[in-house]
Amino acid sequence: MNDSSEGKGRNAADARPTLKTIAFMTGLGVTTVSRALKDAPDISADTKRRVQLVAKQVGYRPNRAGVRLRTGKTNVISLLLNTDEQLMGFISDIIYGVSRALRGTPYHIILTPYSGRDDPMDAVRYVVETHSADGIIISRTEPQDARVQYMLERNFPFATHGRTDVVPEHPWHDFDNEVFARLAVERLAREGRKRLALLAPEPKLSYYRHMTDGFVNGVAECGLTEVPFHNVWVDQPIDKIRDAAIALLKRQGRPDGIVCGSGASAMAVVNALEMCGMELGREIDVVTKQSTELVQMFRPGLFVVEEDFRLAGRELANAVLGQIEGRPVAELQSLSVPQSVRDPVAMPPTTSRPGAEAETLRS
Amino acid sequence: MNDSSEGKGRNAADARPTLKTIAFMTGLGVTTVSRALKDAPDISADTKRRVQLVAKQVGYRPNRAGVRLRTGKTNVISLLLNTDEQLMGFISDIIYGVSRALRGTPYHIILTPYSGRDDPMDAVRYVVETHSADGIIISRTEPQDARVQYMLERNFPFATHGRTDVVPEHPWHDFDNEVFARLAVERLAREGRKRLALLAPEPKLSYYRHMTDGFVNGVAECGLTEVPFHNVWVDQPIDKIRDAAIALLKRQGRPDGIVCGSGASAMAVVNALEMCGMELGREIDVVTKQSTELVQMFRPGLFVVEEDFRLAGRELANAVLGQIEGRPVAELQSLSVPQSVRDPVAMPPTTSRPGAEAETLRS
DNA sequence: AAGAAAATCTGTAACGTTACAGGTTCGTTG
DNA sequence: CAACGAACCTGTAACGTTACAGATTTTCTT
Repeated sequence: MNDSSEGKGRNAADARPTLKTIAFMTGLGVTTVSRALKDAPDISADTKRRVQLVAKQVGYRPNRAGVRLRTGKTNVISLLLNTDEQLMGFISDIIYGVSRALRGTPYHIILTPYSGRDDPMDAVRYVVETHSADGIIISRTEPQDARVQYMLERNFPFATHGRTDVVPEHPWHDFDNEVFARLAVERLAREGRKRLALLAPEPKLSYYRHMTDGFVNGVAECGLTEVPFHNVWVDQPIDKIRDAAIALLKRQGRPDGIVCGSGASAMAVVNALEMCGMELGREIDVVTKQSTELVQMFRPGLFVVEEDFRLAGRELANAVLGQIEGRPVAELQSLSVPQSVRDPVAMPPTTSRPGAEAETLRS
Repeated sequence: MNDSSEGKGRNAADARPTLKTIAFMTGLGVTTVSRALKDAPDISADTKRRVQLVAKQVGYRPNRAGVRLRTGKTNVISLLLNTDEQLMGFISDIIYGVSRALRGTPYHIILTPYSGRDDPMDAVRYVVETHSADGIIISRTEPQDARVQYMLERNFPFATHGRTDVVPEHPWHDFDNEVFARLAVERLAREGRKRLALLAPEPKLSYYRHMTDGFVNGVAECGLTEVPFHNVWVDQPIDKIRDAAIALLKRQGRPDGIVCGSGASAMAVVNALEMCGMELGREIDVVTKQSTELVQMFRPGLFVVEEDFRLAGRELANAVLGQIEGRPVAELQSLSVPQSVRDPVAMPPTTSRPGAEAETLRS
């Protein structure tokens, strides 16, 4: 045992206990205590039990700075957020999901926000270079995403919300926007609509392709016509979308069905069509994604497909953790496939309507 | 100078530079470099310039774990979030505001989420005990908030979103819900409404008092009648609010004006009144807060008062930082007072309508 | 010119943790 | 009974930083 220890004015009572405190209390060496707490094989079962008991009693918690300095492990997952989109509730749902998945693990969530004006690479570079997290979650994924390439090259654990074409494979979670668009088109066809427009995501993003593919194929297979609506995207400012929608609806050969890639944009579109004197469900139908009840509450006549961002958060968190643990990539990719389009609510809507959930597949 | 240094396989090229790296490059001691970088008075101007130049050149960034271990400073602000409310976009706005205020400082934002089922004290205790942040931002403040008391006792820097009655004073930011409710009532009175109901926050929260005071006083001064609507709160599930509103509207002596304490709840209320066959602006008027354009887009007939959560985030962040720096508490309290009720938008609404902003006062 | 006082710089130790390279004890083997 | 090995424990050093208590040199005082 080392000489005196625990004599330096600071008492066991006041500051938080460290390994040294426990070592002193048990009469063991600091190293032994450290190893006992992590269940190392060269410590006797008896000692382990003793140490763990004392540790629990005094409420020992490893000092994160100590661990981090020594091992480089931060026990932090960084969520990279573009803070100036039209994100509505959906960020908080992802956060909820991530934090749920991280509960019970030693991981913390740290936000690394970047504004749309900055290069998104800067945020990634910052986290990787300063190693301020053990893993990163990014969204707004592009087919050839520079951030993905950067992290792959450096072997830095991450998961993307959305797929990429980058090789080698990496962990991701995605909502199947191709199926969404196809379901939407089929539904509009069944409602007798002929001329459809799609309000798609920003073209550089990965899911632009998915959604437009689903839409275009659906339109072709159902023998319908596409009305071009290409000058505006779902994550643009709400009034810009509305103005573009008004222009669309005033043009010759306006659509009688619109598929909207996000709930907020659907509200803008509906707003626009009402300003043009059209009635939802009469001259025109709109299908959209919804992540909160509010969308359907907005106009009961909307057709909606559920997208669960809390699930996305959970899947993304588990994907990063999985990669940190070194699990094979194939297990860390999941796709959430929407099953159906919810019926518009009748004027007195049922409080909960079952059976319109999405199903999550693992590749 | 110490013997060899920088010889241990790891080269200046590969890993990130530390003080030792710069010490080696400049031929100075590690201590000198450390002091030079923080502009200490006992280092010559010449040396400081030299060291700072080299540090910038090699892209030196202090190792957070090292600093934290040595000084106890984490350079982290923790945002405590109740993750299972009906929070809508407003969380992301606060986050945006906080991260904006923290940009350019060495501070990171870390989220410490807790579910409504947990004791909110646990999250606070965790952060304070493990010292996982230098400051905390909390919301859902109560008049005698146990968390506030706890942090005050321990001298832990924090700011609250909402005021308390706790002494001594502490940093806070708040939206003036009393003025909001009064403005709302006055506006409804001017519209000729007589029987008003208030959809208030949860009674245990601080701003319940503010809002109900403003409402009750306004109703009295304008010579109107209050219709009780006390069994439901703004942050309850959306369908619960709707059901309660339906019950309210089916009762004898139903209100002809409703003041809603949040945008999401106003949507539920409007939904309810439409399900009861009432028309907004005809049999009844609704005033609500809005933090995004979406609320007014929901039904153009809504009267809205703007609440700026991004501003709140900025003010809160600055308040915590101020307390960490030891600035006097009086400077760290701010109240955002709404100026007016926005007019309902005409059917083709103007894209931007000026003059309905809030004004921030410092006490 | 001796001594005092600035002006600069530096080594040591410590924050809490863990990897590593030993120690010690005790039972077993030849 | 010496040698060996298993079982269990421990001290040292290091991660990067900064407080502290000197060192060294230069400049000023008298």
